[in-house]
Amino acid sequence: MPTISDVARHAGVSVSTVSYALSGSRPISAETRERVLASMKLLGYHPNAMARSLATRRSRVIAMIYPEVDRGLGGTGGEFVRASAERARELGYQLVLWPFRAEEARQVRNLVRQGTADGVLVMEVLLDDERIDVLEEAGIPYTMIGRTRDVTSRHSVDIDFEATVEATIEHLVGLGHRRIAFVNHSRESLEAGYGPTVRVAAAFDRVMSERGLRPLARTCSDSPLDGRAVMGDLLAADPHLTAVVTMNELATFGVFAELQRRGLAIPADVSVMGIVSSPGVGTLSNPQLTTMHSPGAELGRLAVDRLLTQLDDSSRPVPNLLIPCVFEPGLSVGPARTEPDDAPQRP
Amino acid sequence: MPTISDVARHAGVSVSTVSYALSGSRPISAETRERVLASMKLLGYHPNAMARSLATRRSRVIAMIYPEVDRGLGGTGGEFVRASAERARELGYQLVLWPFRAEEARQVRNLVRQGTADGVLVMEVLLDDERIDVLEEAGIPYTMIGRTRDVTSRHSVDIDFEATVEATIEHLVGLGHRRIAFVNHSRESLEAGYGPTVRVAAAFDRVMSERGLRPLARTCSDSPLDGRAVMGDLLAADPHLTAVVTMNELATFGVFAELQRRGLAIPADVSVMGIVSSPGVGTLSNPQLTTMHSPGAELGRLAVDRLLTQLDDSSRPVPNLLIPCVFEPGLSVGPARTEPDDAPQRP
DNA sequence: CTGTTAGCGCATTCAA
DNA sequence: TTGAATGCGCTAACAG
Repeated sequence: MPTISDVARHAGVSVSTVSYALSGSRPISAETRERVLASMKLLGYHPNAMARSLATRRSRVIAMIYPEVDRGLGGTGGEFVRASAERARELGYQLVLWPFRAEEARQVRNLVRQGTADGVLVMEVLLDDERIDVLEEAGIPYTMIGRTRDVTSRHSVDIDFEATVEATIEHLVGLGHRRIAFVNHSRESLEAGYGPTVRVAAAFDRVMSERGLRPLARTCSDSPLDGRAVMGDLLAADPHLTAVVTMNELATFGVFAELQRRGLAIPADVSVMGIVSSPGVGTLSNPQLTTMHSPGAELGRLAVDRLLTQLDDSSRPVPNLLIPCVFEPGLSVGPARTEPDDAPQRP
Repeated sequence: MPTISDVARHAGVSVSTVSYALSGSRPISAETRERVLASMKLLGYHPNAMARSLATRRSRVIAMIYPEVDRGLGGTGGEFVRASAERARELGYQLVLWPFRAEEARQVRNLVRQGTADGVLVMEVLLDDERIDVLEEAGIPYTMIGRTRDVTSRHSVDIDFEATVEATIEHLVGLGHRRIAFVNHSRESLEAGYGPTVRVAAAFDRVMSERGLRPLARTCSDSPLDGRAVMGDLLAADPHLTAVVTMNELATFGVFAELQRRGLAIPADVSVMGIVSSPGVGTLSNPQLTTMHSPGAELGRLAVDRLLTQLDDSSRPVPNLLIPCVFEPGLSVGPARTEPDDAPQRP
């Protein structure tokens, strides 16, 4: 591996000239620049990243803390990592993976102190998340995907769950649905304070109540089996429901199975709409699932952009971002069936 | 951020003493070691990774080249990345992501020359893959997940496709199946020389032929829609087939749908077995798919172990590894149905 | 426009 | 058992 001094010697200039020829941060005559560049090419020179980082005190590395790339069947996690890595590379940064869960905040602090990363991306943030406290304390720039409970003065990009739920309910209500049930993620994730679980649960309650509708909701573990059970439970709670919203891809398969087992046609009898789902998952169901899919790749890119903006100018405040899910048409949602029972309940 | 000299000053020793107290590569009196360690704790000292790397000429970083974390719905890619990152961390290494496709071999070379990584992991290797040539040339330790065409003198861990196909066919033949069809990945991936596609196609032909059975195989794009079409095509080619092996998760959904549409019961009329599938994907089908699932996590760990073994001692040769898929029982495979047509064909 | 040089924070050789 | 000094490869003053 040739070093900068090899190049300097070969080109007959000083090391600083070589350095400046590379960075352009000081004028160089066209003639010497050519000579330097030629020598670099000839010797196959590439600046050593470590030495540069040490001198600059900038590693051009961003770390991504991710507890679960392979949660469920989702491409979402992977999609997110992928998009971030790609965007980072476009901007001359590398992405390193730090597989830490919320309990491992101390390890995060240790790594941060090693100075390997200029900034940190955090996936799967909990409402109360020590990792974020650690990053705040350490004074290292970060951007979370997701949000802690208190999001003011915290740096984040996230799915706009409120807008997503509103759009979903509005779509269904527009088709005449009034008895709408919701299948959430597991109770454990709710209790652990997993953002999507908590926020969508709250948004569903609010949006339904505001429209004078009954917010029938259930948590459900991420499995087709439990999806069936929960669907049965929901039908017991309201035999006349006409639509089910699911934020649980694996459970959705069970929801389909249970409806079909009972001879309820989708969407003629019951409409099913998946939200916050990974792109393409809709095509796996029969009939194809209508979804609001997560803007995973977009969030990944935006998170990197946001983080690097902070890095470039830590003084200027950067706004947080909320991106709604995107409607992806399918064949599992249709007009509500009308029957006598559908009339307003008597008091 | 305190530096090593801060610690030295605080402890009243020289920097080298601090350094040796940390590395243990030279005897230190218990007393001073205590003092040094105490100072480190007190100051919150953590050795700067960049400086250490520069001095050591070891970055303790391994790079992972991965073109598609989110191929299909598979957890396999993500699982692999995750397992590797975790294993790397256990061993004191960091994993960086290099999202390069096979065509971008030049970029790989540039990054390698920057010296950021001590070694490289390569996913989704093609039969002819320039990235591997680049790594060989650069003389940097690497391990591929997958194999190039010529695997002698190349470093790899991979799925044992031969063993997987043999186990699969043996299982089916044991249940009386003789007319077995195979649904592969897309023709494009076959032509691009994507390892699993090519190797399983060849293995299926060989294993079937050796048993005197007709190797009826089709490529199929990764979608339920094409899965349906191909299933129809296969039934046209052999109306009496009793088993279908699929290595295409999305297509498998279409295979199910098409069989069901034609009133063919699974597994009473036709057995379906998914191979090289991501763990858990079986539960999404109805009836639950019987699979041979990829040992993704295991491969991820082994790849890291193998790579680090090379790093520690580049002289000693490290053997390549082949890990077969693991049988995961489901409800989609049963005894072959017996009918008159099932007798040997007349000449 | 270009050269010289002092660090960046640590590992390690040479002395003691 | 410990300290002093050199260098890893590069950037960025400082000096011309």
